Amino acid sequence: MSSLCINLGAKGCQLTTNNISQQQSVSATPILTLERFLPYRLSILSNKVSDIVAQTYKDKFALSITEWRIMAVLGEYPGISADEISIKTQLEKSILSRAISKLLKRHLINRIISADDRRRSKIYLSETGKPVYEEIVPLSYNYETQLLSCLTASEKQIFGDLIDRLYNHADKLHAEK
Amino acid sequence: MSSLCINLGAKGCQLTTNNISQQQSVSATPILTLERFLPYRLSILSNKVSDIVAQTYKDKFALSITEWRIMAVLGEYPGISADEISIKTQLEKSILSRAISKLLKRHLINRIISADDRRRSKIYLSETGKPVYEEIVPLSYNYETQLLSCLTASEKQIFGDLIDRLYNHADKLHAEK
DNA sequence: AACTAATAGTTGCAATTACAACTAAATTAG
DNA sequence: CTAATTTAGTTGTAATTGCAACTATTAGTT
Repeated sequence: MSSLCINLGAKGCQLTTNNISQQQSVSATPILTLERFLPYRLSILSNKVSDIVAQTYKDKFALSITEWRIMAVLGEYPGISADEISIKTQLEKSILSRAISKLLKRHLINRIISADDRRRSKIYLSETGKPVYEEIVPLSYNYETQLLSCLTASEKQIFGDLIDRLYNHADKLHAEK
Repeated sequence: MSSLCINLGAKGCQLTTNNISQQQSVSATPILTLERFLPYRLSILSNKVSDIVAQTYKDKFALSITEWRIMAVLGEYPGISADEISIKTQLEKSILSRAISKLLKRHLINRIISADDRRRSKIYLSETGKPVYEEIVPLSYNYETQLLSCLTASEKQIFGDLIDRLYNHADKLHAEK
């Protein structure tokens, strides 16, 4: 959101106009170069990308990322339950519950209680919600295409693969503990 | 934080035990496959990685990601100002201000007003903070190494390059508007 | 059937966040 | 030198988050 410059492994954009910022080790411990630290770089990139996409539908439809993700899943899987949405979007169930309430209030989605399991409900994009969905989808794809236009086809492929592998590996690491 | 399974382009982990979740297009608009949408995948990976790292120092030192990032920058650039920290960490200045207060209260950092510019201050890891920093740095590097151990040396290189390129490209796209 | 455990979803609450308004000091312009 | 502008940092406040406690329903056990 802020337009701050950041040294993401960067040439240029140095801050060394005074002698305060000179990098210097505090001790025998190797210093941690935050700007080279992968979890940090990932988070910075991800935030920037998300913020830009979010702007697209925040301005036009007053939808948050959370709300948009719910609608995206509903476009993909109409009639899904809140619980299934939570699995697909990685959203915490209380956050999801409140976001769903909000979307219901705005009549962008409909909800009916499942006949076979009355704890569950089936959620759908409403007649109001569908056109919103249909307008945002191409915008999103368009942004993704633009973003990825700086990579070749094979680089795109590789980047996607590496993300998947890292995700699965992180998942395993986490489970081990 | 949650241990939910997610289909990140995944084999296995399907949700199709009932007929609700079958993917079906709602209209002529192409559906947006969230699980293949790059901004989404980046965000999921980034959150998972950050959460795992965060656990490391949350359990042991009760530090949040924000607080840890500040300390990381201070280990790298002792005597830096809050403003410079904000540029390096991408943290909003109000968040930074409150996090710094908290770290001061816990005596993990020191602050002295800059002689030449009395709006600015110089911030340092304190004698209490340094050992904390020195204990966390290897933990962080260790996690990063473990995480990246599923990639070959050249894949690591490529992944890092692609992140940088995407970041710079996203930055340009954003500025254009 | 009766009791226990698990699941779907909601709500309360404390902590965190984001934005704007503010104070104070330094810089620039006339 | 004085007034206007910019910059560093703090604080108020409303909205959002994350966790735990809760209700309601279903599934599993004996």
